[in-house]
Amino acid sequence: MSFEEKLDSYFSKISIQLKESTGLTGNPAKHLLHIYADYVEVVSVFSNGTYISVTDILDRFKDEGLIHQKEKDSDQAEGNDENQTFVENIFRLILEREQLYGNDYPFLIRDSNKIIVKEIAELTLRNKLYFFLLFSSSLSLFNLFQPELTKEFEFICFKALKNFLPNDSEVRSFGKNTTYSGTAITKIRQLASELNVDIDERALDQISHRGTQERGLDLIGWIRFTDNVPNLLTILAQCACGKEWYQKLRETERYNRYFDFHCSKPIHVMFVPYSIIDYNRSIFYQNDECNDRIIFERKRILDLSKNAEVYNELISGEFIERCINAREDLV
DNA sequence: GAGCCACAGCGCCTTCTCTC
DNA sequence: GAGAGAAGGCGCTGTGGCTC
Repeated sequence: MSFEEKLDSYFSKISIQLKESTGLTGNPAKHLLHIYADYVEVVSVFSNGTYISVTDILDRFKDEGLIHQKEKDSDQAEGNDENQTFVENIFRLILEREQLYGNDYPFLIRDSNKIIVKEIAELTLRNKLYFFLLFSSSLSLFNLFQPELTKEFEFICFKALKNFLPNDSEVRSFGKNTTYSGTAITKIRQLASELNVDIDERALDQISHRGTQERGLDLIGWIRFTDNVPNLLTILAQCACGKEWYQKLRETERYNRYFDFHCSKPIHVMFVPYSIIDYNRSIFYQNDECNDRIIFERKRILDLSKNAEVYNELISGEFIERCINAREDLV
C-alpha cells in the first residue's frame, strides 16, 4: 500500500481510541500521567477547533472502559471523585507543558481545564515538529504509519545529535537511514574503520552472518582529534518510539564488546519522543528506568532541532497536515 | 522473488504484590 | 488466605531491508 493509499484508508474511517494493548486501559495507571496527557493532546488535534474539557475526557474514558462504574452505589461517589481528580491531574500536567514548551507548544489552555489546538494559520514549523514527536510516541493510535514515523524519528534524532555536538564532530546514522550497506558485521567493520578502533573478533563472531540490521545502535557521534588514537568522546544512541522504550536502554552496550575504545568508554544515550519531564520536580517521569543513561526526550529533541525547516523534509508531514485538518466523529 | 533477520506491537500465561 | 491487578516472559505476527 502506498503512503497516499494509507492516508486515504486511515482518514476514511478515523477513530482515536485507547487500545487494550497500550497497557493504559483497565484501571487508570496514575504513574503514567504523561502518556494519558499525550492521548488528550491527540484527541484535541482531532477536535477540529473545539475545546476539549475535563468533562469530555471523563466521558471518553468511561466510553472506552478506562473508568468503570462501581458495583455499589455507596462507592460510586468516591469513585467519581477519584476519576475527576485523575483527569484534572492530566490537565495539570498539560498546563505544565504549556509553560515548559512555551511558543513551541501547539495547544492553548483555557481555565486550566480546557485544551485546543492553535489556529492552523498560527501553527509554526516547531509546533508541527511537536505534533510529529507526539504522534511518534502514540504509535498504538497510528499503527498504519509506524514505519514512516519510526524511520523519520530516527532522522530527527540524527539532526538533534548533530546540533548537540560541536560543529566539527562526526555523526552517523546506523539504523534505518544508514548509509552503510551489507550485513550487520560488514557495517560494524566499516564503522570501526571510520572510528579507527580495533574489533573484538570473538564478540563479532557471535553475530549472525546473515543479519543485516544494526544490532541496537541507531546513531553514533564522536568528536575527532587530529591524531589517530581511538581515545575519543563517543556517543552511542538508540532511538525508540515503543511504550517500553526503557527495555532497549542497554542495547547499545553490545558495542562495548565489539569495539576496543582505547582508554575510554563511550556514552550511551537514548532518544525517545515522549515528554517525560516533570516540570515542577525537575526530574523525569519513569526516572527509575533510566539509570546511567542520558535521555533525549521530546523537549530536548525539540530544543536541539534548531532549524525547524527539517519538518519540511518529513514524509510524515503530509500525515500531520491531514491530522490537523481532520475531524473525528466521536468528539 | 524467496528467505533471513530485526524491530515493534500484541496476546497469553505465570508470577509477584497489594488490598481486604 | 483469597482475589485482583501489575509486571515480566515468551512466542507470534506484520513490516521492511537486505542478500542470494
